Amino acid sequence: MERYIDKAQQRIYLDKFGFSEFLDQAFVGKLKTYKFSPGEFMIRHGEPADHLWFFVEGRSKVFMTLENGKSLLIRFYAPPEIVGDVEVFSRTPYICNMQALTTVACIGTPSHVFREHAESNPRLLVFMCRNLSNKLANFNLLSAVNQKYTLENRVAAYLAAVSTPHESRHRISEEINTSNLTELADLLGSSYRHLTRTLKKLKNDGIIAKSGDDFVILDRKRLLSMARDIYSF
Amino acid sequence: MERYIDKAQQRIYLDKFGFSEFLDQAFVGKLKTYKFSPGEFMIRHGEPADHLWFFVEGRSKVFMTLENGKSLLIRFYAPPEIVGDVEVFSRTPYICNMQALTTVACIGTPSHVFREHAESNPRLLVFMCRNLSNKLANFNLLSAVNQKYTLENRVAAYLAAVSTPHESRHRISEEINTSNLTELADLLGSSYRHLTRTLKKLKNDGIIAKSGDDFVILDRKRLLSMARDIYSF
DNA sequence: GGACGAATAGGACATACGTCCTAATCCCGA
DNA sequence: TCGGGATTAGGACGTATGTCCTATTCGTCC
Repeated sequence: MERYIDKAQQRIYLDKFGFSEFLDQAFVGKLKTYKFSPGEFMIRHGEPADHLWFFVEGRSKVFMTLENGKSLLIRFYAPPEIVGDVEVFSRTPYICNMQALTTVACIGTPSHVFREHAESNPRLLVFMCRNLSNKLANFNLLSAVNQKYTLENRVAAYLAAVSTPHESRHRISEEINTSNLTELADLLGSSYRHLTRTLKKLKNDGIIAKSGDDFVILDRKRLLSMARDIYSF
Repeated sequence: MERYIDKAQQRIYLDKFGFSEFLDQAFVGKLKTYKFSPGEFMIRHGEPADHLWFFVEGRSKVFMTLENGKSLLIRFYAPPEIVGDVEVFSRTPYICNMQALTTVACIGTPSHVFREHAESNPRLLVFMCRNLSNKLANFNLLSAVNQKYTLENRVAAYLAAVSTPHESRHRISEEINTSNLTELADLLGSSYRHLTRTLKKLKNDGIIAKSGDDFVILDRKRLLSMARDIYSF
């Protein structure tokens, strides 16, 4: 992790994602920019939560490591996002791990500085509440789906959501969310082996096909019926 | 749902659970008390989130209903608790169902009244942030455990947590959390059938025994080793 | 050009878990 | 007192999914 103080760039980021609206000038003055390299751990489960960040550049993943050796991918982060909000308010150590996937830039302060500022800034607090609420609602849905739907359903929903329905053959291109199958398996809360098995079944059923490195949707109608209404909640 | 205006009782509740600390007098004046009967739905998934409540009496369960007919128990509620906070901030319809298990009393207001008040009450907002953060952290852990541990591990962790280690024979008494096995199966995100199967295995292994309607822990040491460190996160 | 690591592909096998049934008990209300 | 609804108990069976291995392909780096 490296620390920068490029104020001009910082201002651009904060404006771009609308964070400025909620922050007083004096507070903005205290913010610092942090950069992380690909693969670097930005946060480790169990360590004291000493910072709150605004995630403004790059891509990272958040996952939990369990005592039994398994891990669970919670989600991917891309700007704009807030990092460390849960811990700053609940005053606990970090509950997840966060690892940079690309070069990542965050703007933030030590937790206590944030807390002091927030206490006198209702607009910021409302924003934080809204953000926490959205995280909770999204995670609720994600975990319910992971627990109660078959991987087949989840894959179908994923492919349907990620493909571009406008093009003639619905090619699934290089995707923001997952670049390879191992990562996708993690995202869907399953194993690589089972994911390939499931994709193969979709292929055999004539619903998708593979062309080179990406997938093509052949029968969108059936794909959607397999996806149930997973995302309609 | 019935509405009451017993201001004296209301004041007692708000004081008892510390809610008063965060609320202005003027706002407290607008609060109303609502009562629900056992079995009554307090909240239905998809309906407009028109109220925010402080849960002050009784017991209820929160669960999601999925489009494929399955349902997922999120958690049980007992005072003190806040109901509808996620929706009030994210401005979405209710994402879960909430059903009263006993007679339930809640104190609250229409959402927009709450929002107006909160916007000028940083202490309340910080409290809401903390509450949302705790909910998120707890749910994170719960869902990770449900997805990545065996029912055997989860049952063991549950029994260990729920029993009273002080008594000589660790009897598991009538519990706040679950009164029957069907409910427990739901809580643990599993099926009744598989729960009984798992309990039988624990019995056969000499780790627990059944006496009448409740369980007795015979070998706490092995029970704890099966529970791994599920709750130590 | 050869080597080696990442990503894809899939066989073999075990198992945790769900669904569907049936039966026994117990308790409460008509 | 009888009967039906809850609760417990467990047999039978299917299956979604995980673990472990082995190839194959492909790109990158020396």
